[in-house]
This record gives sequence, C-alpha cells and structure tokens, in this order.
Amino acid sequence: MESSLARKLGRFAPLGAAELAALAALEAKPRQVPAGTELVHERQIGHRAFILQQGWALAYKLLPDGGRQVIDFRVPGDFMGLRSVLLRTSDHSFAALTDLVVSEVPADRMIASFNELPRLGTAILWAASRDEAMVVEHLVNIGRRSALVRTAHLLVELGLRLQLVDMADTEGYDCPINQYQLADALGLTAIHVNRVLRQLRELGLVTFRDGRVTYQDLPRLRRLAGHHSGYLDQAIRAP
Amino acid sequence: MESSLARKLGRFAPLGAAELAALAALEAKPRQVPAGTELVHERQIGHRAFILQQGWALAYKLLPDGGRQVIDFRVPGDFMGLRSVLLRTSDHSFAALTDLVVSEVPADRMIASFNELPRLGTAILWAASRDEAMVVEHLVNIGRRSALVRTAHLLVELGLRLQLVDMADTEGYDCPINQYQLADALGLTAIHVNRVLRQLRELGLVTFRDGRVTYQDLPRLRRLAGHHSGYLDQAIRAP
DNA sequence: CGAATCGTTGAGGTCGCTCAATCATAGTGG
DNA sequence: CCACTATGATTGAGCGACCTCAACGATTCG
Repeated sequence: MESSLARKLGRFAPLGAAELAALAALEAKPRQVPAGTELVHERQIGHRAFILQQGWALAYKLLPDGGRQVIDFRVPGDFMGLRSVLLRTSDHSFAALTDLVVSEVPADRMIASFNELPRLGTAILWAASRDEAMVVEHLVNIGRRSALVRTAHLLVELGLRLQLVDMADTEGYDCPINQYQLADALGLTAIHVNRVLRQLRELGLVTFRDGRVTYQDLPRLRRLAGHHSGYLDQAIRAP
Repeated sequence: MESSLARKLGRFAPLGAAELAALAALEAKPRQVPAGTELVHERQIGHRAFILQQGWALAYKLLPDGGRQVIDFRVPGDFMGLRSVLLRTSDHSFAALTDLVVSEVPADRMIASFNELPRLGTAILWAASRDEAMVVEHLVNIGRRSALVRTAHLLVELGLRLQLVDMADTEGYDCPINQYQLADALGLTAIHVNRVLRQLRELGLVTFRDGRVTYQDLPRLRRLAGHHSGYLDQAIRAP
C-alpha cells in the first residue's frame, strides 16, 4: 500500500519504481508515538527528521511569557524537522496532537537518496519549499486578515492539504484540533475562536464540531477566505 | 573587495579560495535597479534568483483588499527568490526599497556550483534555512507579541542582520524604511507604528528617525524584545 | 463520584484601528 | 523665487475588534 508521502509527492512529480522503492525504504521502520509527546524540542542539538505517516502533529514555538504560537499543523505525508537536517538545531518544537506513526529519517540516508535519485531529491525539496510557502501564507493570514477570514483561511487550507492524501473530500474532514490549539495557530484567544467558529456556522459557511470540519457552503467559504491554492498544488519544476 | 554575501557566509562556514572564487563568479555581473522597481512579481513564471549587493528590498504579498504584508526586508548579502529556483513560480513579490545593486543568478549555474563545491552548497542552503527561520520568528512576532514588543523585536533583528555584513555597530544603523512599510511588516497601521516608535523613544530604548535607528539602551531593548539570536548566528552543520 | 478537559456564554476593558487634520521637507514647474 | 504638489511624520477623537476575567455545561475517565 502506498504511503501518504508517496501519494502526495506522486501528485506533482511522476515517481518511478526506483523512487517509490527508495521512499518505502525511508519509511520502513515506523514507530508509534503517543499523543502529547514532544518529538523535537526547540534548540535541541541533533538533526532528526521525521516523516509523519499517521496522526496529526503541531509545530510551535513557546514564548518566555508562556504564550505559544503554532507555526503549522502537520498531517500524514508531511515531514517534520527537515530543516534541522541542515542546521545543527531545530528552531521550533514538534508535539504529537494525536497518537502518531512516524519514521525517523537519518540525515545521511536522505542525502544519499538525493544523490542517487535526483528526481526524488527534487520532489522532497519541492515539499520543503511548499512548507515554507505555507508559513508565508500563514504570516499574511495573521498579519493582515480579520479573525473571521483568518479562521476560514486556515480551515480551507487544511482541507486542501488533506485532500492531497485522500483524507478529505468535498463534504469536509476529520480534524482533531481543539479550540486552544486553533487559537494558538491563529494568534487569537480560545474564547474568541469559539465566537468566530459560531459566526462561521451561523453564516452557513462551515461547522467545526466534535473533531469534524463540515463544509456548509465551500464556494462561499473559499471566497471569504480569499484562498489561492497556488502555493499548495503547483507542479514542481521539471528536473 | 569581499562581497556582503561572502562576508556573511564566511562568518559561519570557512570558505576556501575555490568557494570565494565561485561566489565572485555568481556575483560577477552586477546590475543597477532603481528604487521602486518590482523585481519579481508574485506567481510570475520563471525562476529568477538575485543576490542583493547594495540597498534594501522588500519581500511582500498583496491582498485582494489592497492590504500588503511585508514578509521580510532584504539587506545586502541576502538572496531574493532562492525558492523560485525550485518551484516554477515565486510565491511572493520583491520590490526595491532603495536603489539597488543586484546580480541575477541563473538557476543552472547555482546548481552546478552546488555539485562542484559542496561546501558552498551547504553554506547557501544554510542561508536559505536561516531565511525560513526568520519568517517563522516573524510569524511568532506578529501572532503573539504586543505592538511595542513586536516593533522592538524587528528593530533588534535588523540590527543583528546588518552587523553580519558590517552595516551596523553598537550605536545603531542606517535604515531607509518608512513608517508605512514598517506597519505592513508588523501587521499594524502606520499611525499606530508612529505611536509605538514614540513610546520606544520615550522609554529611552531606541530612536527611529530620519532614516537612522539609534539605540539608547540596547540591553534593555533586547530584553523587552525577548530576542533570541540563535536562529541568526548559529553555526552551520559541519559538512 | 470527583477530576479533568473542552466548549460555551456574558460583562466589561483596552489595544490598536479609522477618520481627520496639521506640519515639515523636498521637489517641480511657471 | 514662489506657488503647488507629493511624501512622510505627527497628533487627536472616537470606535470596535478582540482580550480578560469569570462562570457554567457537557463529556470522559479513573
């Protein structure tokens, strides 16, 4: 059976048997991680990267005053800590939101794959670039959009990302995020998130309830969010 | 004379004669760009990357409602559009804040340099990683810090970045940003930025006036900003 | 049953925005 | 040399989005 990562990469770069085999080798030793575990701690020495196979995780930074900013939610098929393969330390932390299945990817192994299979290397660099583009979009979202639009944007984006790994359809998707985590991602308080979610529901756009996001009117929701999916589904450059 | 990029990379990775020569070749054909020019337009097809040699530039995204979010200020020694070498299009725009001197770096040339001089490739990837870490820090800044702290943080960060290329000292630095641009970077209005700058001045921390940032009390300013420079001055991983 | 987690709602306060005006400086054309 | 304009900084008044504090309900779990 194809992994989420293979499914995602395959949507943008046609992968041959050799690439699929190399990917399968990278994901060969899955490990269980219970919900709540911190996988990588900010400024931790070492260069560990993971491929997330099942479950949801958080990338976040903590502030001296106790505040937390969620940089991104990670879903199956995503990397975690790819950057720390290059830098000595990771600049943010990762924690398991649900029980996870991950594979740890040794840095040297990944670099070796790049050299042997340039097409795979390109695909993975594309994934890394896409991750950065998502952070930029998140920055725009927090910096310049109202709480309502901002929330809508995040919900739309998660849906699109999950579609790539067949975990969402046109109805909605399962989403184990709670309102506190959502607030820390959106730069809001949980209380205000609650009110915004209610507003989205009462506007007939989307409901967020019991671990499930259900679209009521996806076109209007996307219009409100002003979401351009370009940075998510753009084809990679021909190698 | 050594370029800003060479100076910056040299602080973190010892570069040999071969690497310095390759860098000099990449920067060989400088081009003048007048202030106000848009170098790369969002979603533009093509993969152009530039090395900024002199002057300041903006990386930003425009919103449908006319708003603008400044992702980052680019200073001498920085790349612009490195990501677009991988993706078909760039996901944000670049504009010249002042008159610039830039070198356009052909994608194939850069990739060739990587293969011939892995140490240089590592150094440049380190620079790209650092850029991403700065975006993440910016996200935290906007999402979870007050206007006062946020502004202090940006001013401190710019100073540290400029120090790497000998364009700042312990007194302060020249800074051609106006209050509108600062506002678009901080997710505030220019009017409020004005008040925050006054507050910083009246607190005896820093002045921002006539294109010059002057520290009044750098230690207190850094304490207020809660600035961890780790992501800026961290050594790169040994190749 | 008690404790913990998460969601929900209300009342009131404040940070940062909107709208509007004034001032300083530099450039531009007559 | 002098309007005239454009840009950027500055200040005031009033408002609203979002926060803080506080409480309560629903569900789950040991």
